[in-house]
Amino acid sequence: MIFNGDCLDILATFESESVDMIYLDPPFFTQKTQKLSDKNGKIYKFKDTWSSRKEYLAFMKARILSMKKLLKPTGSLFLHCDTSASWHLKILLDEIFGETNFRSEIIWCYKRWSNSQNGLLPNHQTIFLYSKTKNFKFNTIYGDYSPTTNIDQILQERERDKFGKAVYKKNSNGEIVSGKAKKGVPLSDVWEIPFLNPKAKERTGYPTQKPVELLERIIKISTDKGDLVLDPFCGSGTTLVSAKLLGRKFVGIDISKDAVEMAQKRLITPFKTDSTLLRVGVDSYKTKTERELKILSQFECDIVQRNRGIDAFLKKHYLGLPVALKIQKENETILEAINLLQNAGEKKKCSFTVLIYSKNENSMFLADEISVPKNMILLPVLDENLNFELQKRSAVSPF
Amino acid sequence: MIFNGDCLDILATFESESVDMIYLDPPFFTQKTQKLSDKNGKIYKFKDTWSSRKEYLAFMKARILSMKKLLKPTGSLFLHCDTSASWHLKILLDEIFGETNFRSEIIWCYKRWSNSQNGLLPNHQTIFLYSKTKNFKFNTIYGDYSPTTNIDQILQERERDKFGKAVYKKNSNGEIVSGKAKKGVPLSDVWEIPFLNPKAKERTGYPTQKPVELLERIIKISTDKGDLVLDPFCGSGTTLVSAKLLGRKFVGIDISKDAVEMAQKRLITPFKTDSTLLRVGVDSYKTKTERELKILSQFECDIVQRNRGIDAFLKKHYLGLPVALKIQKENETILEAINLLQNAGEKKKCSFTVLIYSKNENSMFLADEISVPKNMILLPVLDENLNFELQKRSAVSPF
DNA sequence: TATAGTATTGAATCCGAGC
DNA sequence: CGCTCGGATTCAATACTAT
Repeated sequence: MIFNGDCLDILATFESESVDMIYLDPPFFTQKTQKLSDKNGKIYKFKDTWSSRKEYLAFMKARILSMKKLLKPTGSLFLHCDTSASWHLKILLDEIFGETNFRSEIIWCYKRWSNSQNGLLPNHQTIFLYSKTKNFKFNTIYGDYSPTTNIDQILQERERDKFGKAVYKKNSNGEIVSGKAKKGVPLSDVWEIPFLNPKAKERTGYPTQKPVELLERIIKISTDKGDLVLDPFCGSGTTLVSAKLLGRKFVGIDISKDAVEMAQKRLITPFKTDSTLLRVGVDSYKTKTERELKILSQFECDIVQRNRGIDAFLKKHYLGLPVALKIQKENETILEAINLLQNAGEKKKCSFTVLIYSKNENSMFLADEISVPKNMILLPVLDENLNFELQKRSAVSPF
Repeated sequence: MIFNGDCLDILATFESESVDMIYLDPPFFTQKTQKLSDKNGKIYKFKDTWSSRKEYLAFMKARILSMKKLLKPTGSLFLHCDTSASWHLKILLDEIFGETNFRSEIIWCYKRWSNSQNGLLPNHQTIFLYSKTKNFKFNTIYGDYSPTTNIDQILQERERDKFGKAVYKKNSNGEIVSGKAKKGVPLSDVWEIPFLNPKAKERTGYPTQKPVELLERIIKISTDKGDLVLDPFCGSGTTLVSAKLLGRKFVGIDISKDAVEMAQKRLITPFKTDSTLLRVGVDSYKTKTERELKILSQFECDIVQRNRGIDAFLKKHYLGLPVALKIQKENETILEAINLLQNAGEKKKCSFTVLIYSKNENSMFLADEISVPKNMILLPVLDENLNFELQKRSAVSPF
């Protein structure tokens, strides 16, 4: 839902404590008119000129106050500052939300072309994060350990000795005690996300457009699926596009009719540069299960409908002949699956076939006791039950 | 030269417009007493507790005002702070130096140990750079181009065509015109410099010690050899050590007698940690080949450096114990690989181990003729030679 | 001599105990 | 029920020991 108008008026019509997260990227008292044009030469602009800072701060104060009212007790607000942070706004936020509800100063940094000669290249922007109360919703995202981290730290339990020194824990036999599984390193407040490339497909032509990647991260850490996201200065609608892509409800407001029109257009086919959405075939949704689609999407393949023995063919041939893929169904034994694939593969003149079998606890180590045809390759899918997560195989740079 | 006392008193005795650069790392308004001890158990501390923010800001204002007097017209001031008071200090500096003399908000970011569960890890500090006048001294440092930069941009001359569009310049024969040699990318305002590690030799035991690397960069961009550097809150003397190493004159002031003594001791043999991380960068720790990274990226795992038997651990444990992963190296036989993994896995108390072996055409189907330990799982890697592209497994929506 | 492997420790911060 | 206080947990990066 997008509204055209001054957010002060429109926010007043909403129900209080109904919003989970607010992201705003307001004008920043630059005293300039921001202008940019799209591929067709249409010019988009907005005015950021004010009679005084006092006027500007009064404008912002009224609007932020009504935003706070709309937030649920668990809700949070992200205020995005262009280039050099607006310190006066920071103090305004402290006033409205209380200093104890200040959570983070997020630094968004990127590399960018510029010919600034005398001084440092300004390559970051600041986002202030406030929560309405102490009990705010937060989904930690975990990342990888640094390559310099000592792995024993992660594996071994530790304790304090009688001198209070932290030492590795040993059991009564003097053996090392393994620690619990660790989740990884929590996300830091410095985010390196590429600046929206001038050539990016995602780019609309609207000034100060933000990358979807940035908004996705903000939405992920602060909301769950189905939650409501509000952007009172939505511009070209990046926040709304990201919210839609992530299955959140969203409301946008902008005073510019052009902006609202553009955001509406973008929302028809929400698009993220390098979208995963495009990769998953639309037709295939009907006959394959979600699980099978997940598995098949890990391969470069063409999905086959209505064939009991074959689920897909690899796009590339081997020895001039196709390669068939099959996923062991939940109601098939591995022997049944092998036979089905073998017969179908012969019919289709495959040089090789690949069976993706479900490793469950009973059959886990039986694979090599089974006679497998010479031109069949078995790959395991360790699934949900096993907690191994071997199946989560993420893409790397293009091979 | 180092003075012991309140910098307000001591600054008053200096000649005005005599200093080229001032770096200050004052108390941050953390409302705590910072305490640490050196290797001999000597405790160093300073108080950072105040009756109110007003008191703190008044304290800072008086001192910054007298610092400004001492600066040469070409001089600059770096104020180091964190989120505890940064926006109030920023407004104070705007007041004293004038908003037009604000040059940069430098973000010093780093990785650090912490167990923050509910929110983002605070992994940055802020340094405000102000110049006394418009005509300030600044030495641009140039860095490497980003690996994603199109090399043509650097090598070829560009010009504007008749529509005002930037195009590659061609000569009258239609040949490309080479551009002038470029200096590289000017230094950005986001600096990733490792935090002073608890185990670093450089560490003195004085609390809140900054890395020499950080101060060297500040001194290099703002001063030339022979220039005078002042640090009115010098603490353990990192600024002075860096200035001495770079051939600048220096004056330090600290209210703590202990700090002054330590700084004096450090200056006798100025020392900078010679760490591999600083010398060759984080990449030197990344010892995996591209092929290995591709394979490992298919699993949810933590990559292990510097272990001959183990390349990674699965993030999830199995039977309460870790699961080690190894990729058969190109110069290893499968038996060697099995033995290395088995030994390493035992040492690290793994419940299971996973060996990813290279299926080449010769050894492809030999795997089950080899005796494999009961708790080791063998998975094939179909590699480059096979053109199967099975390895191209891209991520789908979160499982 | 180089490389693999091990032991630390903190401008941190969370959580539960004790007022 | 809101404090503070201390004990437990945390991981990056270094130094040191063993091979």
